[in-house]
Amino acid sequence: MVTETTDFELARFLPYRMTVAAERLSAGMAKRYSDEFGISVAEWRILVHVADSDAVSIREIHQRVHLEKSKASRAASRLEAAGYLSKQVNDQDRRLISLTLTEKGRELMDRLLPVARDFQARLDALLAPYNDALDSALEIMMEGDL
Amino acid sequence: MVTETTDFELARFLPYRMTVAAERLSAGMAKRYSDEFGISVAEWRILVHVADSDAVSIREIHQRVHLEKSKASRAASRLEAAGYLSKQVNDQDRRLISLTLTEKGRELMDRLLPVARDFQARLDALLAPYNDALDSALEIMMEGDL
DNA sequence: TTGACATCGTTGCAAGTGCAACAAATAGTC
DNA sequence: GACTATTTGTTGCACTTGCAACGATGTCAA
Repeated sequence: MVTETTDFELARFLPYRMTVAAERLSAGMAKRYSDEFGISVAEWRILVHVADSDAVSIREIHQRVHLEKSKASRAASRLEAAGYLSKQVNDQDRRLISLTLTEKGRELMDRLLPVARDFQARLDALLAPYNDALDSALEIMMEGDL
Repeated sequence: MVTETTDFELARFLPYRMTVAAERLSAGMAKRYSDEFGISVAEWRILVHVADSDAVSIREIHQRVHLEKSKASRAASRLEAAGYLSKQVNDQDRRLISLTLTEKGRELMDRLLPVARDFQARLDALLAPYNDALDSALEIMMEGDL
């Protein structure tokens, strides 16, 4: 019986390590706001994108922040229901939707963005010696030909 | 009206980048086998763990490969239903379950493990200049005090 | 032994997910 | 203009997920 040697270490398998690390970072971020504001990751991404380029369509979100379009659609609906976002049809192209922050949404971002910046600063400090290499590695993982 | 400056770039936010990169790596791996074998990430983790230390409990999987215990439980049930795994109660402690690879499961791993090793080798090559730094950074992200 | 407590794996439930199908709107071609 | 093809956002569906609750089993002290 010729069986594969089974000495494969999941702990050294990059897809695994990346997933675990990413989950930990997201949890670290969520911990800093989730109790206060009930925002999911998908909702957070939409909010950020709408915040700095208002009148955004679902399609744009889908393309720019790596969200399935149905996921983007439903997250946007939740945000609208919660009063953070306003949806209206685009007059130039009535297939499109314009997402805009409401006043309440703007207030939310006024409190959320500093938290995100602080967290990013904390990570930058923690990872200081490796930041450049990490940047390059991430670039390859996100864009490279795997 | 004093509004937060909204110049926050999601594309530079590490939790976001890590998540996207991790998803891409997992997709890259899945692409190399998913058509052939219908294995999910959770199932893959369990298989690897059972493969190199047989007679594993759900609790052990939960602790060692970062899976929710209900997720581990259900993934293990699926693997059992598919004939890759065998479940039996531990006689020393009848709360525990012993998961073991079936012959079919061993054959699956004989084909899956080389794929994983190849993929890891490809990633190592692609990331060669940054591997050490990436290792250190991942260590911090997974264990550090965020 | 008995009773209180802890641990393990499973399951009910509500919510979220991915995919394909869909209607509405637009673009392109003749 | 009329016809076809494409694009956009939503939704139906089956499946997955996370959490809490549960029964079964084990532990420990009195």
